[in-house]
Amino acid sequence: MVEQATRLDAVFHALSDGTRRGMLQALEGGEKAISDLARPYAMSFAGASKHVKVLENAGLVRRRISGRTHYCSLDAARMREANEWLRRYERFWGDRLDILDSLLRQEDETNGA
Amino acid sequence: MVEQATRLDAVFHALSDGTRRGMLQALEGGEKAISDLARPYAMSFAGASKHVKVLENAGLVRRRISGRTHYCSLDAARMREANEWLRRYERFWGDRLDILDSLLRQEDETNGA
DNA sequence: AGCTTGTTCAACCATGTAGTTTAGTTAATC
DNA sequence: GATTAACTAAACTACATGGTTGAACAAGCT
Repeated sequence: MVEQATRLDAVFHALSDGTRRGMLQALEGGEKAISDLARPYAMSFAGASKHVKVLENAGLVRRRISGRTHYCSLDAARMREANEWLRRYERFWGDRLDILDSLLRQEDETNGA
Repeated sequence: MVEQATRLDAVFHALSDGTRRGMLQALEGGEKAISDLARPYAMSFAGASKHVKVLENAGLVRRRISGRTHYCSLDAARMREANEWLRRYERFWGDRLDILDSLLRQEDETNGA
C-alpha cells in the first residue's frame, strides 16, 4: 500500500491552519463570497484569498465565479477521505464504531442488501 | 468559539506528511523502537527521528526510554479529536453515521443504559 | 577498556509557508 | 467614461520545514 500520498498530504495540510478551518466552518452555512470568508480575519484580503486557494487546491472547496464575485462552497469528499484515514485508529480510542459497524452489517443482512 | 487552535494545528500538521502517517501505521502493531520506525525510509536516522519528534509533540505518540532504546507507541486521543472535528462535516458527504448513531441509541434504550 | 548501537543535538541548506504590499483585471455603479 | 468593488498575481520578508552531516553521549557487548 504505497498510499497515493500527495492527496491526503494536501488535505491534512489545509486543515492544519485555524484560519482555514474557520473558513470551512463558515461554509457550512452554504456558499459564500471570498470577501465574506475574509471579513472575520485580521488579515489582508490577498492573504485570506491565498488561504482559500489552499483549500481549493486540497479539493475541500469549490469555486464558482459570477461576475466579479467568486463564490465558494464546501466539497466534503476529501474531508471524508481524511476521516476514513483516521477511522482506522478508532480501535485505539474505543470500539464504539466497531459496534456500530456490526449493527449496520446486521441491518444489511436483514434487509437482504 | 475562538478554538484553542494550536492543538489541532499540530495534529493535522503532523498528519500531513506521508512518512509520519506511515510511522503511525507501523505503530498499529504495537510499540516500536525509533530505529524500527526509521528503517523503511530512505532517509537519515536523524531525519526520521525528527519526524518522530513531530508526532510526539502533536501528542500522537508516546515515548518510553529503556536503556539506550527509545520505544514509541500510539496515543490515539488526539487523533480522535481530529476525527471529531471532521465528523462535523459528515452530513456533507452522507448520513451513514447518523443512521449508525440512531441504531446505537436504540440499543442503549433497549438495554436501559 | 574499547567498540558498536541507539539516539539526540546543532549547524546548515533548500524549499515552502504565511503574511505583506503594490499593481493589474474584470465587473458593477454612478 | 470614471470610479469603486471583488478579486488574482507577483514580488518581497520572515520564519518554518524537511532534509542533510558531523559531533556527542549513554548503554550494551566482547
